[in-house]
Amino acid sequence: MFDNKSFDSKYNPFDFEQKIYDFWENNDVFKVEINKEKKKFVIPMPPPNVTGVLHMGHALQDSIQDLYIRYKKMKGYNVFWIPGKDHAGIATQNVVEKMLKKEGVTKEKLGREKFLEKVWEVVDKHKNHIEKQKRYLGDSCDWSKEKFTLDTDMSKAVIHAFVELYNRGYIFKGKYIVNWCPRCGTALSDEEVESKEEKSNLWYIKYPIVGENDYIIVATTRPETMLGDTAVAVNPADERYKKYIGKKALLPLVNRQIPIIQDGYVDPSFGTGAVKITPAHDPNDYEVAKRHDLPLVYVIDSKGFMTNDLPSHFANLERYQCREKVVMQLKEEGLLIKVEEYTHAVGYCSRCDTAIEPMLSDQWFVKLKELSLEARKYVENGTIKIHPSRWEKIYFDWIDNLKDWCISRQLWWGHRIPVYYCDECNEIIVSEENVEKCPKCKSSKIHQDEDVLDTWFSSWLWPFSTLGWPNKTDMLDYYYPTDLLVSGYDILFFWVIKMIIAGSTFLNKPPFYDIYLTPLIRDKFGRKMSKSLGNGIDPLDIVKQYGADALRFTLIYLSTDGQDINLDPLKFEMGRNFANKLWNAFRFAYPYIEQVEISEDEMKTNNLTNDFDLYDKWIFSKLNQLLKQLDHYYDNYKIQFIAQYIYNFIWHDFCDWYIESCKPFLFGSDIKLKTRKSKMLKYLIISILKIIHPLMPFISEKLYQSISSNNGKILANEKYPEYDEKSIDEKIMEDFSFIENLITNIRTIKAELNLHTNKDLTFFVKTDDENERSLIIQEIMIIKSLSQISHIDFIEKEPSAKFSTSVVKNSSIFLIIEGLVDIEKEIERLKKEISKINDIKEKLETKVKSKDFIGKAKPEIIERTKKELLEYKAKIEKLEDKLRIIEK
RNA sequence: GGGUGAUUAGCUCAGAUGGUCAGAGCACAUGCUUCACAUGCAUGGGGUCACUGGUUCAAAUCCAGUAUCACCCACCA
Repeated sequence: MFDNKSFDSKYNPFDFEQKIYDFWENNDVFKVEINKEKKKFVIPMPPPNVTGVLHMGHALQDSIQDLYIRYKKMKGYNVFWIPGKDHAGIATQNVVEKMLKKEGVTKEKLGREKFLEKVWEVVDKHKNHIEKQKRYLGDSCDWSKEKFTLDTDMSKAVIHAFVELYNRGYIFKGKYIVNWCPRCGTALSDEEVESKEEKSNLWYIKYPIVGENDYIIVATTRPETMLGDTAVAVNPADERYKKYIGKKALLPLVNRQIPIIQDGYVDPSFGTGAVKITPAHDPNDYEVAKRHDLPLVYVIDSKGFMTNDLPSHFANLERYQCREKVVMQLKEEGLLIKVEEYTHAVGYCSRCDTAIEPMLSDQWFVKLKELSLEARKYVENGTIKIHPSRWEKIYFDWIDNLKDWCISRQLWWGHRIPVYYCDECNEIIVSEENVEKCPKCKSSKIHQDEDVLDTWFSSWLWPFSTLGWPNKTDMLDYYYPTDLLVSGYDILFFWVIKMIIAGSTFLNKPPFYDIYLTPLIRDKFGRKMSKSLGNGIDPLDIVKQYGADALRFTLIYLSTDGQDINLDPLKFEMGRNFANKLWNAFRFAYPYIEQVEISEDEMKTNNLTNDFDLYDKWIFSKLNQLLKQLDHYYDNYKIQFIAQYIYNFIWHDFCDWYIESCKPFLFGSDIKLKTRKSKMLKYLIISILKIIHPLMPFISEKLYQSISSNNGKILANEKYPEYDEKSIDEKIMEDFSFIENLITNIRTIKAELNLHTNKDLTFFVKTDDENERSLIIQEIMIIKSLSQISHIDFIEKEPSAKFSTSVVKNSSIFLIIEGLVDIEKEIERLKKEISKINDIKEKLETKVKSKDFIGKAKPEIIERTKKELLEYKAKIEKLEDKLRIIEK
């Protein structure tokens, strides 16, 4: 299936990416199996909405998760990336309701059972959609292990969790003012409400005092709710209103007499200091009403319309229309004193963007606060680490301010609440099994609670329900706790915290040890990506345009600790160009590496080092240094550095310097040298493919499969290279940097004197440093080749002819330019360089002259600074000497 | 009202414990169709590290304050 000849062609990821994925699957590369001999590494995949489509956030999170899964697998771990999907209660129900609406049907018309059939139909159709998309990204999941939050076993876990919490006293039913979405027709948790700043008004309304020619003025942001007022409240300490307390106000428009009461909740400095109390439609007012035993008057129904028992001109109006009408009529009656512009926060349903209506209703709650103590400790004592760590503070803030969690939803799509009511004796039965008979009165007139559970009530169990909990399975035993959770920080509160609470509550263990919170992806202007703005970038479009490897690499490269990613699609060019670079490096090396074999033994660093020259030793040092750094960055979740360091190594160290240094040998006639360089190339290419594989799995596997001696071996199953501290040789790297500087200096002189193309130049070197001299002699062929000159000769004295010059460490290089270029140009160039170095020199000088510095800085810093100063001084001296000579 | 983050080259952003940290990519300029790559190679220009104080021998980095921006949380009607 792999055409080796394709290396005559350009990098074209579309030719092979999906073939490679099939290749992995056909070879069971992703297969998950318990193996107690091996250490495990588990990531529970945040389950995407079953009817959803892949967005950039998924692409980023999956790239990171796959990065770790593939890396750990190559490091010898038995990995499990638990795949799954979420039934997403409200979201999915909304999708289906919208579809039905197009057909002119409502869910009420269909009835619960038929409606659910319809939802399942839609879900089944969508079911594999996201999974397919994730295959394009290269996600290394065992898809046969996929779970769905409404699967039978998952449902059992949910029901079990509910019953257990109920029995332990952490679940209760109660009448409270909850966030109600009139469009979705259900209660929501606090987290599902998004508050938005909104410009509105503060209306000041006169409420006449009964039996007196006086009135009290209240201020409100929601005039329509006045129809449901049952009191006016003032602060007990407010002198202005003392005289009204105990009296009654006549509620305008409906002419109801309501008491004027005092309550500490009222802030005298806000508005008029007098508050209308609408207990049925405001959480604070409700609390006030409870304290004062006030009646509740409902005026808004569950659809957001006014109730029909109101005066006819208000009855059945939509709430905002009613507001206008109320304001109008108040104006007509002269009761509206003033209207003030006022900005305040209004809650919106995060699913459908409808304004939330606080509603009094019967709902089920979880006492989260009491359950969260252990969860707090996990992070406190480092059992769970959050990366980046600043989120830990935010985690504590949240956990310390948890409120009761409203878990009942007035929906049909979801896990039905396992609570049964006896119609005869009103007994409440909470049971994991279906209840047919009342255990108390034996009646069979039983009905189950109509509501379903919040989606998050199933997903908070995800890290263990997917492993078989509440059964004691081998999976659970082996894989739990999982190791890493990768998620956008936006659901830290919805989900991550709740999972930790669930883990501690049901299993007495954390659900995972590390949490990596990814940045959010925004458009290039920093705006959220959304359908309505049309500024979303579809990851699959990027895959089609640049390839999955480019997408993955770029996203990881951009995933920094600091902030959200403002994504310009052009950035993917970087990943694509890099993949192209790798492809072409391979293309170059291919014929050579095909001609040599390297044994397993030789593959071990130590055994390749025998005949190494400077470049070999240097690239080896760099490779091992890279491996060491990568391990560190993987361990510390500094993933942008993983991409960055690999990029620099492959592009600059390997391609720009090592491969270029090999060319004279590869093109030369010395078979022995050619063979050694070929072996080196083979070794390095194979190492590079392994290193890059977790980031760019497709191209690396494709190239790996193209090496004929790898027949049968699959890169995804290979072992990751381990670094060897002994191979990191500082002296070698210093020597190399001398040669590198020498070459760069020659190139610079050539470029600045417009001699780019002139290859027939002789450079002279004057040095009294023996090490540098011998390095030059040793590497002369490569120096000439990389700097494109014809000769290098040593001299004892500065040349007598006019020259261009540069200082490299302890050596000086010269190019005779008399007759070649304008001398003035060289003088200018030299002066510029001298002044540059002089600036640095002066800085160092003042430092070294400072008594404080000498007295207080660490000795090694002083020493280093002094040494630097000497170097710069010497360099300047040399350059100035030369300047004098030329200027003569 | 509380909190978090940001402010570094024309643009987008890195800068781990204060001293080789002033960087990358893109853009720009010059020269290269050199035998892997023009999705490329070589060379270069470009920054008072938001501002003001402070700590320190030494600050982009630590502290305090100011300004601007972004996000999160919060029942003041």
